[in-house]
Amino acid sequence: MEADYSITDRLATRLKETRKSKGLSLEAMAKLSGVSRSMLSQIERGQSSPTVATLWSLTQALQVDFAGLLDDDSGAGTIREIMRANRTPTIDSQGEGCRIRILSPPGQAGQLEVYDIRFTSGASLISEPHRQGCHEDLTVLEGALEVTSGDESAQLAEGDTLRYAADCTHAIRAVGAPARALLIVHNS
Amino acid sequence: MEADYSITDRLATRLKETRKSKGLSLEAMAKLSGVSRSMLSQIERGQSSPTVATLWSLTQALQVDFAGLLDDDSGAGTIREIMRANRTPTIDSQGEGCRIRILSPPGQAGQLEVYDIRFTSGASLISEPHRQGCHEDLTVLEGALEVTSGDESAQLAEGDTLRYAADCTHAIRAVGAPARALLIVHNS
DNA sequence: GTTATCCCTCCAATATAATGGATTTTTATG
DNA sequence: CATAAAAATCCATTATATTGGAGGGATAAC
Repeated sequence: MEADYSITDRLATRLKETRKSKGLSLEAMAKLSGVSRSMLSQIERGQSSPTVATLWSLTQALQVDFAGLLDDDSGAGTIREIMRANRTPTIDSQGEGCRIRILSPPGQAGQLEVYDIRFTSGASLISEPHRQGCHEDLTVLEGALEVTSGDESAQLAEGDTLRYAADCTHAIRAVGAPARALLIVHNS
Repeated sequence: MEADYSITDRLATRLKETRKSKGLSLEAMAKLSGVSRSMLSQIERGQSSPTVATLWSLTQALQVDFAGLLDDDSGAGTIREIMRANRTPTIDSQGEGCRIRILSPPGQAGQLEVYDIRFTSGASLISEPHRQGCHEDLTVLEGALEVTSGDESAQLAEGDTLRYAADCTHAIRAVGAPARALLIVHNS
């Protein structure tokens, strides 16, 4: 049922590599993770496709995240993409004085989105709630901003960073002068 | 064998959310992913811990990566953290004329790290290979930079963005004038 | 060569993930 | 309220993940 270069095989290689790199034996790792030696052996030989529960145990024991064990790394090439300034997707104004440049690649939309936003003096950007669990990280590059998330708000000066929930209505406002900020949206 | 708020439960919630957000029924998703309705139902109810093989099918069908389905995002409050400019962790110079401000929260280290880097004229930042599968997104905020990853290199002007592998030796250099850049490191 | 230790693989037994079809629950329509 | 359609869950069967212990090299000490 599985194809040529299955996820199981990838995981097998990855796991073995990671374990070896930490100088662990199967037995040592078994104790550490609570997964039996036999199972570990099978997984490393590509003969078993572990459940998320056991996979979770492994990531905990090895101190890596899922991506580290599972994600595709076939892009072994080095430079992957260059996006020139004049080609960078731009949203020019959501009503008022905001210019938003989208720095993250389209393929990542929904996971992680990165924006470079410029506000004219007094401009504001109001957003509807995004998906449940979504949050944003905002860093002020120039000027000063006021951020409101739900019923809380905060004043930010140049260089400040704020993390806040974005699964509720939220707004960003340039208080007095023009401003520029870096916005990172997780799980939108 | 699993604790109260297990990975299985997290996945259950995540999966259901994601599926609903795409307006798919269990049947529709079953066809799309090749996983049976029954199984999907069990997973969404937290009664089953899917194997990586089936999990892989799900991520393919839903167009998300593993982190999207599995990683922890708990925390429902609104404003979570404010990091003032003068409190922002800073690495002052890795030998030569680089000032690095760490914008991402420590809890995310390894997953996603965000840096604001300032280079004096001619300065450079050379990095050893990070973890397998690691890559970086670099956006030039001011000035111009030259990036080398493995045996390739690229010239970047203000506003340009570059994505490149960071699981090999890589370097960033300010060519003529002082420069400033935003660096996002995935899976370091 | 023998003994001992460590590390991994093989094997039989058990637990559980995965499936297809039947059943119930929900949603929509008259 | 009655009915139909769709969607989600339950159930029995099959496939497979997981385990503990037995077996088979390696390597080192004597």
